Amino acid sequence: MDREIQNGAYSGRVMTEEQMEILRKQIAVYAVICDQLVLLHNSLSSYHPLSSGVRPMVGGYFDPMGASSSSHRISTRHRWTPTSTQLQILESIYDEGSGTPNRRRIREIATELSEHGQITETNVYNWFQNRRARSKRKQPQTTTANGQADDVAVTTEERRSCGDSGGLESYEHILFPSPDLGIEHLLSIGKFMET
Amino acid sequence: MDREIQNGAYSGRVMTEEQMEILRKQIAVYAVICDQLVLLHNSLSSYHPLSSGVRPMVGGYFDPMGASSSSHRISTRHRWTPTSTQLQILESIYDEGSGTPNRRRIREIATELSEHGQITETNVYNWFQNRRARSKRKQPQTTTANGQADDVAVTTEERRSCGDSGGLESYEHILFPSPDLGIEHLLSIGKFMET
DNA sequence: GAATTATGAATGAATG
DNA sequence: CATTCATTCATAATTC
Repeated sequence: MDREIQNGAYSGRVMTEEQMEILRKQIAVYAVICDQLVLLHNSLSSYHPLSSGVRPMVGGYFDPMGASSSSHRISTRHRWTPTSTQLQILESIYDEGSGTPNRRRIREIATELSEHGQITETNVYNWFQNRRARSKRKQPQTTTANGQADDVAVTTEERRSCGDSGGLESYEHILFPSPDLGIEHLLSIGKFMET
Repeated sequence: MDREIQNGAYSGRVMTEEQMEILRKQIAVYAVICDQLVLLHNSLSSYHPLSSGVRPMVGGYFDPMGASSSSHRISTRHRWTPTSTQLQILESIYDEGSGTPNRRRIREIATELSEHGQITETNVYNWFQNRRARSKRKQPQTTTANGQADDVAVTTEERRSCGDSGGLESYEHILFPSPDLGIEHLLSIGKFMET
């Protein structure tokens, strides 16, 4: 039950670049969504323009590019990709058979690998997760020599009482909205913003 | 193509607490605005045959099996996926700080959420479990200072925005939309609000 | 440079 | 509650 302070050396309350990246994305995404929705609405119903207070400071306060505010470009770096050195080390550690690295071990590895390129503990964690899952999936295929085999699995899922609930329902709220909503509701958001 | 490796991990580029606060607000605001815009749009355009005149989901999202597996995949999506509305509600409940919901509370929540899509109590239970565990992992929370300050400092509902980050990844395909905006865009938006 | 593959990341559920 | 597993999604990398 020991609580580890991970790398607790960051001074005070600041964000890492990674965190900034996430926030940047979120803001940009929301801005774009709002923009698109406004345009869509206007194009479908030639009626009151909604664009009044809807799109505040997209590039205003926090413009990482410093470039044109009309461009929604954000974020150049997305997904971590291990350098070859990092990969080698990871593979060798994995081959050591030390099973699942615990939190402390993860931290060690991350620290070591950070010598060879940018990396976070989460990256390491994910890498091992994926590595394990993948190697597990590859193995059972070799043993199935009998023609029957086909694809297996799928059996364990039936029990859940969820039923279907596919991805389609995500459109539900779009296609079948609740009817009672007025423009004033939207406008009231505006002042929530200025607090 | 060479990519430089910036070993100097957190060199520069950090945000002050104040700036974080602003960003949080922005994100929260955008979240609300988007939601309201969707609802508003739908209520205003409910006479438009949105779902009939135009071929929906041409926006490309809903093709999980098109290119990958040409075989069966009778589907029955196995795992529950919260709708955007459900997610928002869950998040807001989570943010209320009412710690671990007991059985009764879970039941209430499940009932409420079932208005917005298929859901079971188990789903709700799992969601809270995961939410708690992952927010703990995601926010290393410096723990630098003495005792207080940290956790109680953040006052209101904007705290939620930091932990999320999840489904908002795939924004790129709508960053530069074609001038003639169609329903496809809205649908594709719905996609990653849901994911 | 579009299509395909490989893989990092997110997350619902299971296990202890 | 802490970890782990299984599945899926998005995208970097690769192929044609």
